[in-house]
Amino acid sequence: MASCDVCVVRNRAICSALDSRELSALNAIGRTRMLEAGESLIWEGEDSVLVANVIDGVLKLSTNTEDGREQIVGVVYPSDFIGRPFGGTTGHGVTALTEAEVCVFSRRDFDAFAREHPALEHKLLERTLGELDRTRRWMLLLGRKSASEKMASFLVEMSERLTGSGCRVDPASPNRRILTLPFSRQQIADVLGLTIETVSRQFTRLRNEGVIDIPSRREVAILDFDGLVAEAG
Amino acid sequence: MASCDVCVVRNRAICSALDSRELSALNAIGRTRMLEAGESLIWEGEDSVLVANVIDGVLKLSTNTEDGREQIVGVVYPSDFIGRPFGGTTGHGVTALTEAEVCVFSRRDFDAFAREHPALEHKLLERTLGELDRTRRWMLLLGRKSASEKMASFLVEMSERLTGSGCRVDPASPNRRILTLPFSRQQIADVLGLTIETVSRQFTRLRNEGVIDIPSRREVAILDFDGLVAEAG
DNA sequence: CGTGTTTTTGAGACGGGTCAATGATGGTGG
DNA sequence: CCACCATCATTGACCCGTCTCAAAAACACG
Repeated sequence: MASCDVCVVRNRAICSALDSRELSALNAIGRTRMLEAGESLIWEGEDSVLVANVIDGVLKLSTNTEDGREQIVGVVYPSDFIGRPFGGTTGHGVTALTEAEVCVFSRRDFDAFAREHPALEHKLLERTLGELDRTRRWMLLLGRKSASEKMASFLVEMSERLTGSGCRVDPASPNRRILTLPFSRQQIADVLGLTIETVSRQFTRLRNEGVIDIPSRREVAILDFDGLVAEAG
Repeated sequence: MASCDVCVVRNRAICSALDSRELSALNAIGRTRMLEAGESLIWEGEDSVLVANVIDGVLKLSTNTEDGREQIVGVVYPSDFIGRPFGGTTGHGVTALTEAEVCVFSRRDFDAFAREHPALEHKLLERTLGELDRTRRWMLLLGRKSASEKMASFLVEMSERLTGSGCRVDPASPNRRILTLPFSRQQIADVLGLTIETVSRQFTRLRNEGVIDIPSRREVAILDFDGLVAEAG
C-alpha cells in the first residue's frame, strides 16, 4: 500500500498534478516495491503490464542484440516515470543499478486513471517530451563522437544528473566536484557504445592528464570541470 | 488559412482527437506552409516558437557538433508532429528532405489550445511515447551495430516507413520491394553515424551479393528482404 | 555538351575492438 | 581477522573495420 502523503518525490513526480482527493485514489491502485541492485522490474519484449514512479535509486533502461551486445538507452532517477502506458510492448528492460524503491501500478489501472485525469497526462507528456529531447541529444554522442568525447560528455552529464544525490560540489571551487557513480565500468561502456577496455583506458588517460582523480572504483573526482566540458565536443 | 476538413492526414494526425467544432477552432490558429527540399522550418538551439503537423513530404530532425559533424536524430512523415510544445528550446533543427507541406501553429497558441483539449494532448502523448520507443531502438543501432548491420536495418526500416508512399511491394513476392529513398548518401550516413564512403561501399557490397539492386541514385530494389532482416542483427 | 555536384572506388592510416594476462577489490567463511 | 575466491578493472599487444584523403566516374542541369 502506497502512502503518497509521505512520499519524498511527491512534489516532483507526475503525481504533483493531483489534489489530495485524486492522490488518494491513485494511492489505492499503486504499491511500493523495493528492488535490490541488479534486479529487473521489466523485461525487454514482454508486453507492457506495469508502470511505475521511481521513489529512490537509479535504474537503467536497456536493449540487447540477439548475440548479447547491450545498449543502455536511458537512465532514470527519483521522480522519473518508468514504463510504457497506452498499449504496445516494452522495447527495453528496466533494471535497478542501485538498491531502489519504486511505486508500481498495473498498466491497465494506470491507463484508466490517467485518461480520467488530464492534468496527470499533461505532466506525463511534459516528462516524455523532455526524455525524448535528452535521448536525441544522446544520439549525437553515439553516432558522431569519439571515445574521449564520449567519456567527457558522460562525466559532465553525470555531474548534472547526480547533483543533490551522488554529486558533491564545493561552492568555492565549482570547477571541482566529486561523483559517486551508480555504474560499473561495463555499464558505462553500455551507455556510451564502447567496450569496457576503452572506458578503462579513457579513465586512466584523464587521470594522467590531471582532469580527474579516481579515489575508488565507483568514485570520480572532477578536478577540471571546464576542461571536461571543452573535451565533450 | 488551414482547412482541416479537406486535410489528407486529418484522420491520422493528432487532430483526429477533435470534433468538428474544436477542429475549426484549431483551424483558426494554424496555417499551411510549403517547404522545398532543403529548406529549414526550425533551427537547432533557437527557442521553440512554432510547432506543426506534417501534411506531406519527409523532414529530418538533426543536431550538429560545433565542428560540423551531423547526426540525424529523427525522420518525420505525413501525419507526424513536429516541434517542442510546453517550453524549452529546440534541441534539433527541422529540415525538409523532400518538397513538403506542413500545418504550422505558433507554439504559444498551440500550447494554450492543447491545455484546453485533453483528447488532443492524449494523442500527442501517445505519439511522443511511440517516437521515444523508436528513438531508443535507434540507439542500439548507433551504439552497438556494425556498418553492415546498420545498412540492413536502415533498408528494413525504410521499407516499413515508406509503405504506401515511397515503397512498392509485389504481393506475389513480398521478399522483393522497390523503395524511393528521400535521402542522399550523405544523409543516410548522418542517420546511421557513418561516413558517406562507408555507406557507398555497403551499397555496392549488397548489390554484388544480390541482396539489392540500385536502379538509380534514389531507388533501391530489395531482392531478398528476409536476407536483409537477418543481416540487420 | 560543359560544368558543378554527388557518388563510387582506391590506398593507406588509425581508433577502437579483441584477446589474454595481470592487478585490485570486496565478500565469505574458517 | 585474515585467507581465499569470485568479480571487476586495468594494462598490453595485436588486429580489423571504419575513417581519411584523393581521384575517377556517374549524374543532373543549364
